[in-house]
Amino acid sequence: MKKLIDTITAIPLFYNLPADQLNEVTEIALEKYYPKGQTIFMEGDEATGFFVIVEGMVKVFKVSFDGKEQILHILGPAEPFAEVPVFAGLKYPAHAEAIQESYLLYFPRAEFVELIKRQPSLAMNMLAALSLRLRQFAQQVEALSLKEVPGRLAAYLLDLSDEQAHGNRVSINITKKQLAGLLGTIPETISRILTRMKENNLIELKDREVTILDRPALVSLTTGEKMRV
Amino acid sequence: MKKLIDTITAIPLFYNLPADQLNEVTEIALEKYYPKGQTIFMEGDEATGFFVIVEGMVKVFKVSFDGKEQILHILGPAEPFAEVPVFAGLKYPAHAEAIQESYLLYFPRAEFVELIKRQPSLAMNMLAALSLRLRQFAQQVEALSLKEVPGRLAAYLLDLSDEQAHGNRVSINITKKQLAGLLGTIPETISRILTRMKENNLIELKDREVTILDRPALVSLTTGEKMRV
DNA sequence: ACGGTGCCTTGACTTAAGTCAAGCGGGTGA
DNA sequence: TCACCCGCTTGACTTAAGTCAAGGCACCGT
Repeated sequence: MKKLIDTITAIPLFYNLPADQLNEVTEIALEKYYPKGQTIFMEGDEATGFFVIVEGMVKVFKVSFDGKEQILHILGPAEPFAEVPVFAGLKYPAHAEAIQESYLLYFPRAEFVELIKRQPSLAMNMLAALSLRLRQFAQQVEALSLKEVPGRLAAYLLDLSDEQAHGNRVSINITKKQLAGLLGTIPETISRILTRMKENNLIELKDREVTILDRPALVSLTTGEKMRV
Repeated sequence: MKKLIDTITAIPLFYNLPADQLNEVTEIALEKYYPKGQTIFMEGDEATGFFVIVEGMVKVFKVSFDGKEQILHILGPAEPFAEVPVFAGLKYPAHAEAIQESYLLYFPRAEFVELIKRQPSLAMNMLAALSLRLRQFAQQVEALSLKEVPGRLAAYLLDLSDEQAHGNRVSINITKKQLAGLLGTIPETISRILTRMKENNLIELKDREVTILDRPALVSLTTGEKMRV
């Protein structure tokens, strides 16, 4: 494993910090391990700090009365989560679970707040991180309310394609159930719509490997066009 | 009109600031006026600052390809909006329009960022404000995805009831169209569901005045119970 | 090797909520 | 004053997506 300070230096939240401040950040960080499937916290739990992912993958989600999950974020390495209760409300607003074996850093609230008060760059980085997340939420609300499932799925595939930058090949690295939870639907619907996209020659599909065949058609789905058939 | 400094002192975003900092805040603020119905900014516009409402009411919203609106927030006096592009992205992520005649304060980005870098209390207040909004978004996503319209409407009425603190009398101070936009549905559906709530003796209804008759039943709607008939 | 479990797909059916259309009443500007 | 628009309601109909059920496949540990 890399030195803790190197890991921390590579986290966007800690970019542009002077060396002494990076050291302070490193000093308050605790390393934590969660096997796949383990709960990290539950909605309503008293929050005493927040997390940054070093390695692994975490889902943050809400659960309905009858057990359906809506995933708010899926997070990977270098991404922070559960910052909200550090600054407002004191309780976790959602559940979090490791969906892969994960190594996290944990930053205790009180110490971190002290740091942030003394270090404007850190405050600005945190403001930027929260702002980015607000933007994502605004998009998620828009998608859930104004787009149909094919549109949301197309948007997801196009995002992945940007992110992965493997041309038109995209690999969905989560289960269909998780994808459904993220897009506000159910696995059956995901399945059916991917099949329809394949039949309409918008994509090629082989397990979790997708090849985008007709990017303009996918884009027009995201903007509200209906899929024929 | 009250002195600007008094107005600013009463805004939560500026609580706990030393007097000299309040003065600095006051110095960079610009007063703006928007008649009812006027656009404040459009999604994608270059953002040069953010706003706080002094008087009036503003909706922040997204629009679908076919013109349907999803309202992200409805904001009233002392509430800030459009902080996101101050810290990330530089463009407004949604549209904003005055839905009542409104007096706003405008804070130019560059000056405000300078202030915040020098003043930890201001940074902490802003972090708290963004965190609060993230919480609200998480709830909105949850509602849109996991609750049916009766549940969302019941939650809205119960929230209003807390907010207004007039016992069981609640007055809906926006149009049904706006309410529909906020809850991710359409006016017809709002109308029908309010009627069903009335028929089931959950509420009394007279124009925009609602009396809550069966609070437990409304609460159980918010947690997923179905409304009979 | 085998039983179980999780992941995924497909089909038949149901349902919540959207669309379209009509109509009413109040307020406003020409 | 009248015509128009807006906000709201109600009815008939459509539709996207959810539910329920069955079956296949691959991987796991016993």
